[in-house]
Amino acid sequence: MAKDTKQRILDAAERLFAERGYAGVSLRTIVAKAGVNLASVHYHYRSKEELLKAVFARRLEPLNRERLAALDDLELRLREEQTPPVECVLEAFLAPVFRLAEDEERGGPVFMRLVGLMYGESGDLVRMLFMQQMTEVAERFYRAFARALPELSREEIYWRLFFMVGVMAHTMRASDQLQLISGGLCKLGNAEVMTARVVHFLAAAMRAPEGCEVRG
Amino acid sequence: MAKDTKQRILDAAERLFAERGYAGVSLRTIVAKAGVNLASVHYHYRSKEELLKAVFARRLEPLNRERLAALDDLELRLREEQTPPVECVLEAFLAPVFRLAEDEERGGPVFMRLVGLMYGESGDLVRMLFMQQMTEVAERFYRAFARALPELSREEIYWRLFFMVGVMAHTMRASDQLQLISGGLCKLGNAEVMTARVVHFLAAAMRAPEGCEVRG
DNA sequence: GTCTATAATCGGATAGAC
DNA sequence: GTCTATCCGATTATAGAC
Repeated sequence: MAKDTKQRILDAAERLFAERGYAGVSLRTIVAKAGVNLASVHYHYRSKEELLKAVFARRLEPLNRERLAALDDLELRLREEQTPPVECVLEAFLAPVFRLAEDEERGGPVFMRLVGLMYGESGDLVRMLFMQQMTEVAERFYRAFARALPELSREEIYWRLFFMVGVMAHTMRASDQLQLISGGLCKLGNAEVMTARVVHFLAAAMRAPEGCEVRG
Repeated sequence: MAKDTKQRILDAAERLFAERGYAGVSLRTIVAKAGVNLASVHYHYRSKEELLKAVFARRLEPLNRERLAALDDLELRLREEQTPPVECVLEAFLAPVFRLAEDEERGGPVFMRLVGLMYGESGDLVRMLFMQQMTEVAERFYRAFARALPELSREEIYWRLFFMVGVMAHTMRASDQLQLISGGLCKLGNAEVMTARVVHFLAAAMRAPEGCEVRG
């Protein structure tokens, strides 16, 4: 009937970490929510830190596999010399996140905030964990964007990818706030709608010619 | 010689909150860094929570005053019917942040991470504190952007402002990470350089025509 | 206003019975 | 695998001397 202890802990921890951050949640809060015993956390995971790693790994690994698969897919559809539309590269990176975010089976909306949290948490633990998981993905997507935007310098591409991540992370973390601020006007859409909205916004920015300053 | 206790606490708290988040820092760590006694925190501020509020207020109030002043300034320079260049509105919002960020007297680089933290911290405390401080600013800037981009719908403007905040917050919080990832290629510039970079990127995105979806 | 001392609680982790 | 009971350090907060 009930899911097994190990998974109940993972689910509760994910929810709570997403809501309050790593340092903001105690193991005791987690086991209370999970309806399990305190000692079981140390039995199944070795420590609070290892539990956090498990929480991240469960979502991040399939997510990044999806991203890389989408990129493989895109690159297969292109001839050697063609430059991919930047929208497609953006979509390969962003669509898997939004799809996961609406998949209740695999974490649903909770996962959105967890991703946002990963970029936001200031502790070394989370930052290193994240860097580790993302290096391969970052490398592959850097090359894809460099190919899609051949007129941009290396430095400029890095900066723009960085800004892209900022938009994604903020959307993951706080788009419910926008709903409030806008008085309900802005609602979260499904994965397709959200992806299209963000891709459209970012594509225009990514395509901007380099280095022209405008004065009013 | 030494600054007074109250301020020493505030300075230390700001630094530590910026580095590790609210829950990640204990009062004992703060007083150790400040070189003051534990009890003095409770004397000068009533609790850890009140201390956090004081930390935010010290920076946020002048920051938002500067933003509104920059906007006033811009609007004075325009005739009634003119639409301001979106770059100028972006600059009014963003330049004060980057200027504060390089002003050692008023918090310096520490302040950057503190701002990023505000948007990132998931606890209700920080979020409510922030919403409270930002409502007037949000209202004023919404109107300015609506004027600068008259062809966009209300909903679209809200979304784009939201994405803009994401870029800003991420830059505040994590641009040191970019320096690492890029192998030192991307360095943090001074306020002018950073503002120009972000404004340039965002202006292109803000100006994108509404609702056209692109397929590859 | 600043200190010492301490209260009262909460934190992660573990031992050992079942 | 799961539980109770407990260790023990850290935490916020306060009382009361100076």
